[in-house]
Amino acid sequence: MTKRATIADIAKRAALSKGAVSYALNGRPGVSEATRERVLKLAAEMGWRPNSAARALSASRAGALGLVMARPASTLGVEPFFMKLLSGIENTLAARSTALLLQVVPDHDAEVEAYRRWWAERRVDGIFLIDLRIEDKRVLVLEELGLPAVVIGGPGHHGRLPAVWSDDASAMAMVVEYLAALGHRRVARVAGPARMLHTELRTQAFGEVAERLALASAVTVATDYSPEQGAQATRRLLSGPPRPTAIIYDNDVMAVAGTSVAHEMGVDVPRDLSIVAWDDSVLCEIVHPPLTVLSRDIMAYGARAAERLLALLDGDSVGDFEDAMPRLIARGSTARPPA
Amino acid sequence: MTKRATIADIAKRAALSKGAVSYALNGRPGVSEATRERVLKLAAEMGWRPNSAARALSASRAGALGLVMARPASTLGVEPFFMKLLSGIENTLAARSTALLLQVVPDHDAEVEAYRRWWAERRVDGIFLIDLRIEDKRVLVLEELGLPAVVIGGPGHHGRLPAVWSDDASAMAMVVEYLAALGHRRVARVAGPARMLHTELRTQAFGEVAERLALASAVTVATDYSPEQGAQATRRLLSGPPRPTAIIYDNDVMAVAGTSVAHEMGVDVPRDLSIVAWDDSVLCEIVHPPLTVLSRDIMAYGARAAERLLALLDGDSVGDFEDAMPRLIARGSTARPPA
DNA sequence: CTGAAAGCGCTTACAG
DNA sequence: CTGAAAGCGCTTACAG
Repeated sequence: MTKRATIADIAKRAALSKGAVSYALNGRPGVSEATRERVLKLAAEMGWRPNSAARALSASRAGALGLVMARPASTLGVEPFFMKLLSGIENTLAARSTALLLQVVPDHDAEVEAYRRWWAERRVDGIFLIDLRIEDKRVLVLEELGLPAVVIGGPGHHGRLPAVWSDDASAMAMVVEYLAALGHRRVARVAGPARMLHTELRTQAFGEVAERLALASAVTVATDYSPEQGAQATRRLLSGPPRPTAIIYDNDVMAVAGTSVAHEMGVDVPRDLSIVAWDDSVLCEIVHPPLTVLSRDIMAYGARAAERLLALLDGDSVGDFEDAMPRLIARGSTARPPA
Repeated sequence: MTKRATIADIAKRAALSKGAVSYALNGRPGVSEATRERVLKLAAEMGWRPNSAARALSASRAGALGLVMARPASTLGVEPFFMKLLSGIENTLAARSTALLLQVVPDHDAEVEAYRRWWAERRVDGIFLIDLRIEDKRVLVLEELGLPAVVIGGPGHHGRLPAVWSDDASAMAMVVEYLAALGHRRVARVAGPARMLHTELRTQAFGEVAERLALASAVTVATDYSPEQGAQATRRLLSGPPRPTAIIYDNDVMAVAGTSVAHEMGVDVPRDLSIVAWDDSVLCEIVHPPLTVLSRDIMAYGARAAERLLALLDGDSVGDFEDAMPRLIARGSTARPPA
């Protein structure tokens, strides 16, 4: 077990006070340039790194941010979305020597409890809030605790907390317009849980654009995002009437499940049915046929959120940030509807 | 912003010294039962929770464990395995008020660096080591640092670190014997990266059982676990000769990709080709046909690892632990080979 | 059974 | 520009 160097060790070797060493190490005024360089060199030699607890205690900052995932075990891990988001967040934090605390809980009550605990224990300096709902009590709790947070989702419904969001309404319009241009008149949608804000925004946009384009039918079926429910919804829709000629899925795994159901029911994709998946993933590329998708750079999305939360902690005033529009990538699962 | 209560606040309200309050709060001798109860009640009333930094600093323990995922961004998040494992670990830790630090890095060098940093900063008390390799320098680094760790993987090649493992060799034998019993003589395998220990163990077992059963052919193709490479390997295998009548995939997403390739090539599953996936996930249930799988309780696997790392930190002597054998769940993707 | 004190390793005003 | 000291909120021997 190697020994860890402390600031006192450096001070002794440098024949300085601990305070001077601290100033040198933190790039603050109070020491000469020559002294600073000597101290930095020594610290590097001795492999010194600040004791995170000591620094946290004296500076009143944890050097860590928290993210809680409230999802039932059944859907957890099936969507590539989260790991990509985590990965994007994490990369940005690591570059700034900030740790990420992760907690997995069954529901919002447990999530709120986790926030209260982290706050009381001073475990984290800030929070990434995901899966925003329309009436989201978590927002109120974070505001009440005064725990800095960045919401990943929106726009709207996130109180005074800054958000990083992506324009789901416009993206939805883009997809439906594309399908209508191909000639589709009966379009269905297999959505996520109705209580999620972005589900609601997409549903609203879906209805609006369907009306604007005077589609013959535009049904939305809510699910829990799981492939099972995605499959079930697809079976129901394909059993019509009105049987849709195109279905938009709110995530990749349900689209894959839907493709499989079409196959099982002898419905050819894309000849008899067009399929569009929201959020691309390798899964969408490897199924047969490869799926037409709405693609976003999710790692970059996470990175943006991380940057903004760090800025918030630095005292910068941080407003909402709109991420780039998703791109529509047409692959093999969309075509003109049967005549 | 609510105010956080400290031990000094409690001491004042209880007219006691801070030391006495600490003893009472931590269930240590040195205070009367009556005093202890009074203190506990007060602490609960005031919403007191120990400041994690202060406790970490004085007790020399971080109250946190770390897990680093070293995977290229391309495969990250596609396998449900990790989120399930994380979820199992996390649940166990949360119950013991221990935090989980997560870091995502591109390779083992960066992973080792993360360990050194965490160690130097006293960020974590222990590590979960995943994706064990045959010559794994990470094991040596952790031993050298004296950082307690539990290896998730094995058996063997984990030095003096205790491991939680699952018997891949026996599971492989079980699968091949099942396929042979159905009548298959040409069995192939789409494996993970060769440098991973469990890949090697499975490959070895695959070869041995193939020889024992005198199979006509038993080819293994290495991949990076990604659906793309799974698809590519399947195309190659089905282009034969010898064209296999059954393929075993080392993970679920490659099996799904393989099923899709079979479809694309006009190879009927299971009539012309049987498919078995290692590790079940909802994905395997929803493709058409649903896949025969080797199923494990991955959340429980993670929970076991967490329990053992906590025990290790408590000073218990912790040995290796063999998890339950995977179960073979026969669904629609396996059948007798064509005559 | 209880109190006063030192210490964990930093940061940060405050004198010199 | 530098040093001595207090303080962050706990834990833990050590006296009484």
